[in-house]
Amino acid sequence: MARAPRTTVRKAPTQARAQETVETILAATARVLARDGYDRASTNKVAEAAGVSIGSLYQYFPSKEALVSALIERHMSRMLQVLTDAGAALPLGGTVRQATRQIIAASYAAHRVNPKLHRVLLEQVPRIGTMGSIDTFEERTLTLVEAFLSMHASELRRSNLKLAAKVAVLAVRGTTLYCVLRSPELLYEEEFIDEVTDMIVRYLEA
Amino acid sequence: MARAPRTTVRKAPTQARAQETVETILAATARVLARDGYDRASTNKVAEAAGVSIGSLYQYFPSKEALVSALIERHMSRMLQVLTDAGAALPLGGTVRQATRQIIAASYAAHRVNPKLHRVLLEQVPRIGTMGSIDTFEERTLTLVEAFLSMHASELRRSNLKLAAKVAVLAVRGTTLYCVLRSPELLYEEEFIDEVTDMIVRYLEA
DNA sequence: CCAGAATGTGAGCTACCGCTCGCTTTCTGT
DNA sequence: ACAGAAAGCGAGCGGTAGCTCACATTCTGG
Repeated sequence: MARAPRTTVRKAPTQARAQETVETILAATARVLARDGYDRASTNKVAEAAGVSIGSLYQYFPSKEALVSALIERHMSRMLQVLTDAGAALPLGGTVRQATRQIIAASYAAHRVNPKLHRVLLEQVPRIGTMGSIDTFEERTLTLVEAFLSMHASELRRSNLKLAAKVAVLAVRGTTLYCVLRSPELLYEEEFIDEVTDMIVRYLEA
Repeated sequence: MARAPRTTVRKAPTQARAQETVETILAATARVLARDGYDRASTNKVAEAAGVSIGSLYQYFPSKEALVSALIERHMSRMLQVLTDAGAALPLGGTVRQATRQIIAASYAAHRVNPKLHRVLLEQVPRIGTMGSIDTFEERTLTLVEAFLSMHASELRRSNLKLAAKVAVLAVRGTTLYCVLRSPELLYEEEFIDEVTDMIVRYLEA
């Protein structure tokens, strides 16, 4: 009588139709999350907002957490892509100031990927199991900066470059966080980025 | 037949016994929040963890939100107190560096009020109606810094002091946030505070 | 064209949620 | 000592949450 514990393997969508459904569901998730907050957002509401049956939702996402998790994952991977691209485009020859500004600008660019969603995720979504993607973003940034600093070690006044990298990254992060939460238009202000760059350069440069 | 809409005025606890009950409930709220996260934390669980009946809980807190809200409010007002005290103790005669260091140290001190709880609130609690207390903390900090900067305007190289104050505050905030979320012991490291101070002073000073 | 796989549906189950209320126990002032 | 106020109790109500499953519909390859 004991029933086998129902493997419940969610299918990866193969047909275009299914891909669209998944997209629609994720978009609706973002909307409902923004409207109702995490704990008032129910999977039924999401399905309804997506114009999709609740069964379809559970065909692709095994739980509410998985659903939100997928949204986060997708968003963070897009941000990471922007950061990585900009990092790869770093010219090797410029001054420390130029390069610093470019790295900071890259971080700002990454935060320009759907800042509204980013804000909702920060404000409404309690830390969930798989928030690893956020850590990945932070670690990647730190790695990038550390590499950059050790390349220009001779031009810098800091001895403990790891510490300097961390402090610099955290300081910039403080500003991007504020932008996302309170003042998204600041993400586009070149002057603001200049100001932040100036602070970091003065901190680092000999 | 229509019943008057039940005023449901929660009594303020007057007896010592009741005060203790309220304390116990708030402490239990923090524990359950840490253990289960916001949406899995139920008022029933909180009551059970507090060793108090669910009825008693609702005698003092009219809703789950109010409960969590009270916890936040209390925590933030304690942090604010620490900040304010330290701000009031600012010596008028010192160097910019000394004063800056003191303000930053004050912010760190404020974050040393129960950083574990602070982390839980940041990570687990989605933004709730009355999160005003957090804004109050930020605004107070900014006001303090702005006042400080305009007092020492002649010794600084910035022309736009409001902007400088904001950037400086956000940068420091980035570091405290990291400490609270990932590395609480850093809140006690004088060297780390020195490093951050150095960054800010170099940014501000002529 | 059609068989079977992929996709989509939604009524409805269980479980637990936030919360109330009639009651008992403890405290306080006189 | 005792009356009334304050504090504490917990079974249980109405509701909704997350999620399943038996079924209908659409797509795809041969």
